[in-house]
Amino acid sequence: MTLTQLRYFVAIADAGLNITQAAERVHATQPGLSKQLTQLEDELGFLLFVRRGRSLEAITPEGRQILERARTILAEADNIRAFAANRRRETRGSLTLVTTHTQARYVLPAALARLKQDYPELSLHLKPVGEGEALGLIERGEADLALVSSAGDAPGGGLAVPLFRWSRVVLVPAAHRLATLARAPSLAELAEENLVSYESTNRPESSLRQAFATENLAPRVALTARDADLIKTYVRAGLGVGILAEMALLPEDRQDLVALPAPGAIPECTAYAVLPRERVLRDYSLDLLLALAPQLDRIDLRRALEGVQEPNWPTAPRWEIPAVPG
Amino acid sequence: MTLTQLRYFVAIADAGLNITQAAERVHATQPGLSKQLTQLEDELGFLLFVRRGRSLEAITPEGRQILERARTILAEADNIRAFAANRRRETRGSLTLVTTHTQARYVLPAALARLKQDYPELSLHLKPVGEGEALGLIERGEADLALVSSAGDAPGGGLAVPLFRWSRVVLVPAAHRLATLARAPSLAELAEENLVSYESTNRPESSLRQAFATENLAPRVALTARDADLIKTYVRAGLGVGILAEMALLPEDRQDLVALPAPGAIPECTAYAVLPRERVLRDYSLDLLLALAPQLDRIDLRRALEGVQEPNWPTAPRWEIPAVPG
DNA sequence: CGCGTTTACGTCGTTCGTAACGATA
DNA sequence: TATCGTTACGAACGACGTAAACGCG
Repeated sequence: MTLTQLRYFVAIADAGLNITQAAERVHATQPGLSKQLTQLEDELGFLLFVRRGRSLEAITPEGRQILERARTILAEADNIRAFAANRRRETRGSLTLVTTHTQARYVLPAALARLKQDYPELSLHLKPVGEGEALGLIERGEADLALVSSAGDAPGGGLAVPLFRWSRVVLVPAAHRLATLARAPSLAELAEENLVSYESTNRPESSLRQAFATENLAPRVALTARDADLIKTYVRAGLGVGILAEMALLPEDRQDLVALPAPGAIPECTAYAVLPRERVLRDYSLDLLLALAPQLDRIDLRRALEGVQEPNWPTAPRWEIPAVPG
Repeated sequence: MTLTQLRYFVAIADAGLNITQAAERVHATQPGLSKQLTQLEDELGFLLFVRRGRSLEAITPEGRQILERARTILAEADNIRAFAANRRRETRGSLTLVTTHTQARYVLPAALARLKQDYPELSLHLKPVGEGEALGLIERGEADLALVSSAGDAPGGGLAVPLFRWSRVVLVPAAHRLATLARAPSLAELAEENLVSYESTNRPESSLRQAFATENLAPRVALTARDADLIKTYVRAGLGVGILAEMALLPEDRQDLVALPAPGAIPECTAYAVLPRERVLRDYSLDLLLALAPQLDRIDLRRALEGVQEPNWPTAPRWEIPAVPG
């Protein structure tokens, strides 16, 4: 049993039992994986996969047991490597972020640009996902960091670090009748309009939907999208009134669009970074957090990650437009 | 980084930073370990041990971090191997027991003899320890199974499985004035005597000592030993009245010694097996438990070990002299 | 016939043990 | 001088990649 064998085994399982595809992912040849898999099976004394003919059909029950343990072994090995890489100030590395489109498009660029200055060889991977999926990816260890927002409790699935608070804005074309309102519209007024907002509005637990519900109003959601740019586009096209995160509002948008504050009944959201527990993060991951939320302290972050000290996070400030680096 | 490198690293740390000794333990040559250690250090980018001249002086702080993670990796690898060995009904293996002398000398032989019949190639290791040390060895993963007794709560440090209940007996030479008592002596009567008992009696939390204390009596302990045979020998020599576990009483002892029940105020003890958590035990470990405590169920044991089901152990029966196998 | 796995084979790298050397108390 | 770690070297093993064969849809 070697670490390579376990790595290949897990890769095959993760590639949907396709050895060829798994071989590509681990940068090795297909016969190599095939051989190592057979050797591992020989050593253990039972099959890890059910074969039909020559192709892998399923994981055996025993294989599933081994798979779990192999994952923890490989995760610990990665932890050792990450620890060592931090220790020797290694600047190369990979950072996988899962986040919503708005964060990726409007919040992260400034922070990531700054990060790239300190770590020019860093390879960044953005995984855009819906609100619900991000935490699962963290728990399964497929991502280093999730950026999610919540109007209520801190998200679970990892160590949730509050970064900043943000509000929604109401966005209408300059010619729209609400454009001259010069104040936050009421929920009742919004209920009269066709709304264009995020996909997450469709979920019953959405804080937007709940705000309407408490006043016995039902919002008329004309269009939803994950993508704040799409929302703005459709607002421009006159499909309805946009409700989106304030971060998504660019200065140039104000040329033809008018932004109003959202009704007070729609609660503020907090953006959280969710870090995988029991895992050594590379220094640049923490640097990214510090870039996003200057109120955080690196030492506190490390301590909280190691579980030695129950985190007591500083209150997250309101979002503000980041200073252009350089 | 390979499993071998991690294994060598841990071996060196466990051998007190003596590479030669570590090499013997892992059945390899000293230069081999030396080389692998250097390679691991090269790959990680920092030293795992502090050198003074050519000899290892201490573990570096980084080394300590890696050591912990290496241990979990190796433990999981062992778990995989144990799982596989069980799966293919492997009869070879090793079983390390930590227990008191009385258990090892009077309780275990029958059970181990039965076990050896089913697993002739099993290599058994008995580690005799004082009451307090056993649990630490389990927690550190240096033993597969601990056998300890307690008059009160179940011991911690692992999964405690109640095996059987036992009482102490009072042992006097046939010529002793208590020999004709034909009933349990009172604590007051015992307080008049010189006592010969287990070393654990010296500990203030000893149930024997506490029984005396509740009647405001102080026992006169003339001699303590871990070894029940020693206690019997000194009782024969007239040093005093023996108080020991009923299991330690052999039929032939009654030829020249008289055993009386212990005072009712001295509580019954329960013998527990303490199993390491988060660890796959070989089947023969469970078989040993079943041999010691027939009321147990193998399936329940496995479930409890996997943590899927909160154990609800059957009440432990009283100790009885085991039937001679064969 | 394409896709994917296994088998065969040659090469290269690595590990391991023996032996010699160096340092230390 | 005995003990312990490092360096040197040669042999053997193992891993890996290329190429070809095999099954299956």
